[in-house]
Amino acid sequence: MEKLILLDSNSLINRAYYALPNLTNHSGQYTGAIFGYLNMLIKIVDTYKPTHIIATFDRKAPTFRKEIYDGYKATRKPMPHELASQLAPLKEIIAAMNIPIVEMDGYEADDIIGTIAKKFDAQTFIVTGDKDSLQLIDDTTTVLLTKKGITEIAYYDEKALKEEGLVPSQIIDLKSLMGDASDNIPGVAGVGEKTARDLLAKYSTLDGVYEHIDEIKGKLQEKLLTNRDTAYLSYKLATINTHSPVNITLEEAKFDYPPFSGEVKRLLKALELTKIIDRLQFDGEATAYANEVQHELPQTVDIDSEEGLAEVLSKIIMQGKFSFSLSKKITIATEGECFNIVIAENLLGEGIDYNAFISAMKGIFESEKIKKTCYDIKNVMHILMQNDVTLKGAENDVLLKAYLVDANRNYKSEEELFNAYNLPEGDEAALIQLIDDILDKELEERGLTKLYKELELPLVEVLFEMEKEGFRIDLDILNELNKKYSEELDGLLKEIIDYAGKPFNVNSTKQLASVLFEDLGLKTGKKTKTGYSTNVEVLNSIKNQHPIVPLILRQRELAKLKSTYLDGILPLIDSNQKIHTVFKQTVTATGRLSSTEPNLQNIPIRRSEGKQIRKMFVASPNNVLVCADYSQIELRLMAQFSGDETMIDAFNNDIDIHATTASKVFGVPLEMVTPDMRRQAKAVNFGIIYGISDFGLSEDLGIPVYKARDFIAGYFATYPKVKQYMDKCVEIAKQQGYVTTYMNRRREIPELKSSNYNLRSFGERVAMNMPLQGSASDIIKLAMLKVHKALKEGGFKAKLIMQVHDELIIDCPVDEAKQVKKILVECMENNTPDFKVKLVAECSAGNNWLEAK
DNA sequence: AATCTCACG
DNA sequence: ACGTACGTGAGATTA
Repeated sequence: MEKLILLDSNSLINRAYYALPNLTNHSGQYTGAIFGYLNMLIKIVDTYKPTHIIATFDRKAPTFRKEIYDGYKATRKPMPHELASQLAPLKEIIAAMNIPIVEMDGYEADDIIGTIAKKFDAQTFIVTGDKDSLQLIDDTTTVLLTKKGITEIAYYDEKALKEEGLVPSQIIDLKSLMGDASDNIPGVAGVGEKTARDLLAKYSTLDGVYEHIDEIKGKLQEKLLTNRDTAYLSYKLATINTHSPVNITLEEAKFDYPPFSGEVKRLLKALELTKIIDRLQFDGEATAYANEVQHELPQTVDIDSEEGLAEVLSKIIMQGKFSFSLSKKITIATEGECFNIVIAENLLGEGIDYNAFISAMKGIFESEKIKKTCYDIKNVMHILMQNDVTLKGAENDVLLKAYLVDANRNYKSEEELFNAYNLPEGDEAALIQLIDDILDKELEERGLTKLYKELELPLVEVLFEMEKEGFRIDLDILNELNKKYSEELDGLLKEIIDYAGKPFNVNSTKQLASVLFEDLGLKTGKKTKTGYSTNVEVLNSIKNQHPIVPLILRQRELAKLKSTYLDGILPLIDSNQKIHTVFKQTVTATGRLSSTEPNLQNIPIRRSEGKQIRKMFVASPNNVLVCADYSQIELRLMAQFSGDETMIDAFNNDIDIHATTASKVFGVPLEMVTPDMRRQAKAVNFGIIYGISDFGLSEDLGIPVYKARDFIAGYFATYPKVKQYMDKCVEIAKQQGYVTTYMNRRREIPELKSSNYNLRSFGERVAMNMPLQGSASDIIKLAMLKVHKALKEGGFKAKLIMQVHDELIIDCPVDEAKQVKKILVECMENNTPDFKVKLVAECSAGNNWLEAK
């Protein structure tokens, strides 16, 4: 039989609200009650495994009861704003979970619940904090009553109620006698719960009480007689109407188990209810599999002897493929089997010696012919490298595949990936095998197989070698800079504290704000959610007001450089004076790489002091750094994709695009374009790539919004096809839910479906930006494959060591530099044969990263 | 763990 | 009437 959960949402969210502290997210939205409600819902679903769920809400003051008794609920306090503001977002989430919401004008949730409970021939559980509902209990209806706020849930069926000496209908009689302050049901004045229960124990019903009124003595009889009318009125008020006009069918209430659609996750994310997200599993795409396919996993067999291991090896060799995991324990899965390799803790312990395992496996790991499936191949390559093993034949990376399927996800561990795909319990290698099959289908469905096989997978080895090679650091320069900055910072700090009149921590924005804006009374600027901002923009605006401000600006600059780029990098330098960044291939939503430990993609360049830092990034001994970066690649892509001839011509004739834009937008000849006009045009060009808004541009240029709007209009008039292209991007994204890049990389944009204007606008900007940023990263990745191959096949010693989005760096022997430069430029410029617009890479060389740019 | 700030493309 | 530019990672402070 169907199991139906009926949620008395108003009652539950009320309980949750008063049980939990007033949680808010960073934008000030209250979320505590939503959090409590959802937690309770999850708990109920876990415990009762319903097949159907319906949520009911009160819409407004109940008219039917008002007619019969004006005081009904009149004294109930209005819902506090902090709670009321949580109703709409909660309903959104419930709707996104595909749980139908029933609310009707003039009917209380109670009546709706009563009607539904009696209507369907299902096993029904009413979840509420309201004891009234106990009257609805029958052989198919149970009440789950929340206690202590919402932390405990009491189970009431006929039997449980009987233990308290009542049958369901007596709940009404009880209330008509004792009343209910919260619902403003009067009852009989002077009769409380104790007396009411005693009366019902003797006479069963309200009618029974009055039939035997002469048996009742003294004061009580008097009270009952004088309040007879109110008692019967109360009886009417307390009776739940089980015949309201509810239209819902059971079919509509069918509950889809998690993983839920991305929409639910997005809503929760927007509310910052990450704990709830953790408790649910999301992946719209995985749902189909989770619901349709019953996964069968092999039992895992422990392998604790070298003989046993030898058998596993021969299976691997016979089958020519296997999947494995080194994450928690070492597991290996072959066709239909899974093995747990038991590693001995010490030489005398049970199991296989780790080194013996490695040497037994080395040949297999290094065989190109034996195909491997694992999670995060590049990381596994680093681990095996420490054991002198070079992983080959690794063709299936479930992390990488999952990233291509949904770049909005950010899996941090094997476990997270398994959870997202709702897999059964099992050992890692077997799960990896299973998920790889699922992912292959998903890639195929989306036309992503080529992107995986021809770009992302081969890139893994290139990135591995770049990381392994590393970037040389000149320790003398680092130490020299560190000393210089330390000394200057010491002096600055003394002066700053002198001006402030008291010692304080300059790095603390809170303390700094209090010194600047309270003690010194300087003009405040922008606010953050915790107080007044002290960022560069604000400080610059007040730097002439007090001599302390320029000192703080200088202190900020140096402290940043020292902590992040000197102190931060120093401990990461190895014995060869090299640092080895880790490229993340599965993080960004657009397809770009990111760089960590250290991040070498944000080494200073824009300002003169920061530039000095670049001098410590040097070529290896006897080498130079060969650098090349794409010139305006994203704008060139915009010209290509939009087909705007004016812009394509400008690029193909090597014309300064920002100056050209300025000339056209301002309507002056090219030679009349002033540096300031060019600067503004440049800002517009950038803005366009980001999915422009008049406000954003006005902020960036420091001009009024209406002027920014004029600029944008002028821009689109100059390049009409650009406007068409941008509109088309948004339209396509809205229609299909995602956008794609040159290599068919895909980004889903669920924000476009949001009812929230800001989120929707964000989605639109993403739809405009992703094809450009994402295609640019496709193209430089193609170039990286080509460069890597060309250097290897050409027998060069030069090594690709760095990528910074539109820039590649090669650590190159001096005598190879001339050839390598040519190869690098050639590989970067010529991998889009179908383009009308030409791509240009500018190349130079030098002993350090500053010189080479 | 969240927030602010700031470094890059 | 709303509040925004796109994509990242890291250090320091604070709660």
